[in-house]
Amino acid sequence: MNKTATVYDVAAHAGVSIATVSRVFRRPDDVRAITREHVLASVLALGYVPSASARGLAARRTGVLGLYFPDFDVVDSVDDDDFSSSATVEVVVDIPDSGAVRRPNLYFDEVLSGSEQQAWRDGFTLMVGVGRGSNPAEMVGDIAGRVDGLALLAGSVSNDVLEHVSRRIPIVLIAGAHGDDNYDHVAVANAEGMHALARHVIEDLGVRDPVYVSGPQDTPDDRERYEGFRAALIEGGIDPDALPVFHGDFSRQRGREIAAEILAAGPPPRALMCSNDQTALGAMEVLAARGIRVPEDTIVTGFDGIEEGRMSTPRLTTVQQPMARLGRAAMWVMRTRLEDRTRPTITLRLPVKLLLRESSEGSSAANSGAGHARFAGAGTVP
Amino acid sequence: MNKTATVYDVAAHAGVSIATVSRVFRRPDDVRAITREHVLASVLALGYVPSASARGLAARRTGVLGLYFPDFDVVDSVDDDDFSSSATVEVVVDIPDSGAVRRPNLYFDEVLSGSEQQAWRDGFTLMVGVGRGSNPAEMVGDIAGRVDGLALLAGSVSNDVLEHVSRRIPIVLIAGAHGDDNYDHVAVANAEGMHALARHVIEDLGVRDPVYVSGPQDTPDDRERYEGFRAALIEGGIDPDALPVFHGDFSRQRGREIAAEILAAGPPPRALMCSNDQTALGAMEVLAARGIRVPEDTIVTGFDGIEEGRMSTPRLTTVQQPMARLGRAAMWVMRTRLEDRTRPTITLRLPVKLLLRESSEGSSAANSGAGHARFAGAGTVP
DNA sequence: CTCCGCACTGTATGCGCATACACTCACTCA
DNA sequence: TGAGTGAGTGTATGCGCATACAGTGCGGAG
Repeated sequence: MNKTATVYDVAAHAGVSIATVSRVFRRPDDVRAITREHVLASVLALGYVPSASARGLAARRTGVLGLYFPDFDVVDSVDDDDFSSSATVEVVVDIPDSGAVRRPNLYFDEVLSGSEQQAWRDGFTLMVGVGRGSNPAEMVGDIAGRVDGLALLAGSVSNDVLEHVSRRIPIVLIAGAHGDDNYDHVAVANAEGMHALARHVIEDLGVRDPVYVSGPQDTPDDRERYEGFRAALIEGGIDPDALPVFHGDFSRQRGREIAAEILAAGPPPRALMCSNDQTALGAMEVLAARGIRVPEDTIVTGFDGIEEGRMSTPRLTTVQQPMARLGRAAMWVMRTRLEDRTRPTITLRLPVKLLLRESSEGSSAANSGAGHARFAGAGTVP
Repeated sequence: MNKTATVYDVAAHAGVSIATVSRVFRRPDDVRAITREHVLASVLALGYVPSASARGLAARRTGVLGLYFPDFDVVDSVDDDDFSSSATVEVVVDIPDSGAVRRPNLYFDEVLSGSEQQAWRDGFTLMVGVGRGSNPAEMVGDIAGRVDGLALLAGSVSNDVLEHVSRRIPIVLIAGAHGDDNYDHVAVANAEGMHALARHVIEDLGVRDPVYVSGPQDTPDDRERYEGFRAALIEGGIDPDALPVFHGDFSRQRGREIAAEILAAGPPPRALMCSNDQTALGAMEVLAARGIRVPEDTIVTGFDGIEEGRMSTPRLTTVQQPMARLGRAAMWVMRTRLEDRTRPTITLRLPVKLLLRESSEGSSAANSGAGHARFAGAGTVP
């Protein structure tokens, strides 16, 4: 195991030229069967693995797609471990509300999963970067040098950086506001989804004064959802500016805090519409603790469609966004872009699902349908 | 935006040689401040991003670490999308038991998260591969050519493949049985954890005939856990072979099925010890549906420490394994190995936490401790 | 004033592979 | 029998960068 084998070693061992060795990997049909077998035998014998660096350099493409996300939940940051202690078992009597949610950012997990799947299907490998506190520009630049195309969450790096790397490779923005720029975009129908949900609460459930809990102010996702909410209010003849809005940050903890604030200020609202599921779940915890019934006293809704909302009591009415599909779409767009650099900007807007469950309906309604009943309702924001 | 800029372009633009451009990136202190600024200005002007392929080739290292997992839950496999339909909102009345768990494999998510974090901290980028149905050997070989080191789940590819790629780069096996091979290993204390849990059930709770539900037969994790279980029985003077064992597959659905089988065969057992949380949660669903109280009638335990077990009713007693830390450990080992290729094989065994919750204790016991009470118990398998 | 050393920069080369192009042989067909 | 053909293989070169080594110019010491 002295030195790693190269094409030259394999060629010498098999008694052929390096071109033939290369062809065995890249265009096997161009090589006679017997020759190919000889080469492959040498490959096995020498433990040869082609260097992607060399291949990438020669072929002018790496075969890698990149995915970059900023780190929302820095929660998880850990000091240096040395991993040298010997293993044992620690016994903990775990009381009910101990500990925080361990992986708040399953949004990223889902997108990543979809991305990985689609990338590989298209013949690419995936490289991931999650922006730590450190300089995101540095990390994005680093990744940009390694890949044929890069997808990143909108707003995760400055426009300068984006413009810079986009001169080298195509960029796809995930979940951003579409199109006053020249990048390709993939997003979900945030506005339409929240609009449909709000319309349901207002018209079908007859709530004229829903309370809204927003997410981080600077994210396009939050902005779009709120716009959908406002549009539904206006359509229902309600003045949006007359209703209270609480500013959250997509976290569960903030949901708890806001619910407590609301309850401290007066009677529970008829409906609490949260800009994401985590916040809604946090709010539901507090409501339950105060003896307020959901949905009889207060209707609660979320947005995202995370698994926990399906396990909660009551189960959370929400808008399910196709997160894995978002990742797949991003990679698909990238591939499409790589195949034709000149085509006009691509903007995908993936459909969402309004999931009506007990936190808004009462269990009787939810059980009335057999399986997935589809309603006609398809919301559009004017 | 005709052609991507190279060192030559930057050098010409800045009026220096390519060596100076290279140095600005690799060893900035060796370049005079004024010169450096000129170069950086040209970099900005030309949109230059260094090619990792060329750098990797010249430097003989890529700066990338790889992580490969097989795909347990092929559930998610999706046919080709074309993503060309226009967006709307679909409304679904979502009945309680509809749909499967969307992301069963959060084990991978956690490991990935930890890996990414540690890799970046050590100055590496992370490349991920998730084995689809297709040939894992091919994928592993592909990744092996792109990275300086590769961590993969034990048993995910054949020993032949492992041996082949290990001639090029160092390999770290995750969660495998330790060491009759020459690879570095990181794992959690599976046996010790299950041993401690079983001892608790047998000695502290006085159950002499716990029923065990295993996972997939061929995984080292499952094997080690079962060994820990058996060891505790033997220490307690119980004959392991006299007790029934049900064979699961780590899935929730299988947990449901097995619980149904058990109940169909006779009275509920005093304790049901499952080899992972998903299976335990599935079993609890069925027990609840049949009116069997947990833990009064039947104690249920899991293994993993997933978030859902903290949200269930009752909350699940389990052994929490540090999944993210496992990923960090894998990358740490890799870095250590890369720094010294000659050192003896590294084997890490990360400690686990026994979380005693209501599915085994009754709520009074769990509430008695304030915060995290640590017990002395630290199990070791003989 | 000369020589030396230091700080900085340029020149030349190789990293391992893909591929355009040239070449060698059967082999076919006129 | 000769030219033509195509399958298969070899030769030569460049991809973009890092870096060993060789300058270059300057100030200070002798």
